[in-house]
Amino acid sequence: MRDILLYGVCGGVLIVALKLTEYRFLVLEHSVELYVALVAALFAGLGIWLGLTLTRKKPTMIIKELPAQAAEPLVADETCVSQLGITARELEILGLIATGLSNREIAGRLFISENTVKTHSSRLFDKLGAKRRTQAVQIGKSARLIP
Amino acid sequence: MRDILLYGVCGGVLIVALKLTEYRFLVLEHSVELYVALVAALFAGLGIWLGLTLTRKKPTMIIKELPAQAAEPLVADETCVSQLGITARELEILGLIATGLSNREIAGRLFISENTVKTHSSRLFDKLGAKRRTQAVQIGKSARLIP
DNA sequence: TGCAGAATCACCCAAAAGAGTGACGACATC
DNA sequence: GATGTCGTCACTCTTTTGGGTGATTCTGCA
Repeated sequence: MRDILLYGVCGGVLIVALKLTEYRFLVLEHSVELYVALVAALFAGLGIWLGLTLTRKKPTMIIKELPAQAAEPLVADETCVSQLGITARELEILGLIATGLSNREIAGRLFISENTVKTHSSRLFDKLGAKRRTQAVQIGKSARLIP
Repeated sequence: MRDILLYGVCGGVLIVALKLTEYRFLVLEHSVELYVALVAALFAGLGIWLGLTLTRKKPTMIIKELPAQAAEPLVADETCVSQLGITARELEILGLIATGLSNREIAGRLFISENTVKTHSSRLFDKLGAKRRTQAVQIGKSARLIP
């Protein structure tokens, strides 16, 4: 939600900037080449930033078949973890969620605040693309993040 | 879902900007502005493409479902089911809970009311001795009620 | 035929979970 | 020293979940 507003505001700002530079161009008679180059560089930078931002934590998922139970909870682990940018703390909390603990119980077990657990789980759900903790557990099991 | 809205907003902003410049071009006969807008859009696209391409070093995320599961989910099933008195409908709902669905989604899938799903899940949790649905899923998996 | 179990649904209420934002300190990195 | 990441915590707000009660309908079975 914040990102949408952010991008909308950025787009509006850029449009305004564009008109402003157009106005300046008409008034001050800058050279066309300089103006075009500025706009091109500006939008190129915008595009790069946009692309980087949009794809930073949302990698495209490709469903891939793996043969069978090789019983390796650490091999695909690090792959997926580095892929999605899941931290060790978030993975730890995912494991505790999978055992059926509530946020308060997790907080008591890890000696941290319940709000912290919520923050971790929120970011974890965002990275996993899950809306509920049960879904996060399901995705985590599918991705072999948790045994 | 958020990304879709994101791209929609960005695309809309770009289109609006483009049409604005086109309109001005048609009215005021300013071919420079159209040219600039085209260059801007072009470089924005180029920047997005660059950002996407340069960071696409690891695009595939592995999600797998174990296909070689020769185990039978019906042997220990009936034992525990008859033991705990879990009905078929409750077991069905347990399976849907384990996939990460919410009560509302389960209700929509089974064409029943959300209240009914809550009633079933409540009785199910009572029979399983679970306090949360994640715990119910964990217990159900341990008891081989669900694969 | 009546009865038990089941499935269904509604209502209220409290607790838990989740979204969003903002902030701070530690730590590594450039 | 600036920057970025991570872990931590707090706050408000909405949604979801779960408990509890009561009711209706539809079965299968005694």
